[in-house]
Amino acid sequence: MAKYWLMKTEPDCFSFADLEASPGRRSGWEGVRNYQARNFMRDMKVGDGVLFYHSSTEPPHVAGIARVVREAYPDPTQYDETSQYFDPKATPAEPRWLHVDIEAERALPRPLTLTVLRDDPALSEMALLRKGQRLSVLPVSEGEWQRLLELAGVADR
DNA sequence: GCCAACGTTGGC
DNA sequence: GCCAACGTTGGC
Repeated sequence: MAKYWLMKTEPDCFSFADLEASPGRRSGWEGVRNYQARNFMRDMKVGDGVLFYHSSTEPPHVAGIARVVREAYPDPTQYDETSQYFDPKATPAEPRWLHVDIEAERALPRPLTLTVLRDDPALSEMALLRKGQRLSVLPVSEGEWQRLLELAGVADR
């Protein structure tokens, strides 16, 4: 019973195309520094579906679909003093931050813009659309996942 | 443990 | 660039 998630990124920083261009079309989802988002990642299982969302771009949109290919493990950037994600309070003995690996499945033929999602009554309960919801990792219900694929004109698997 | 100040996110 | 809606920090 796969679950579904939405993960946000600024495309200038790491885009869906960057994921597709990564070795094996895979990458670690580094840099999450929010406990709630971290806890969601801890709940992810291999095979879970991921909506890859581009934020802080015009227009904001879901760009593609990915899958979880490795479950949560410590994010190495927390120990790296040269990284923008460095956390002086984290140690390998007591890591604070986790990440998962995801693999690009497919780019959406047409990006699904935030406006389109907002305007769809079937998606009115989406965590992404809740006011003030700024988490970079959010759960997506099965119904929402199916509806999104339908809107994107993509069959599930 | 409270809460004010501050920083960040992210749509607009 | 603005600003609402958070989360985090740190003094007390």
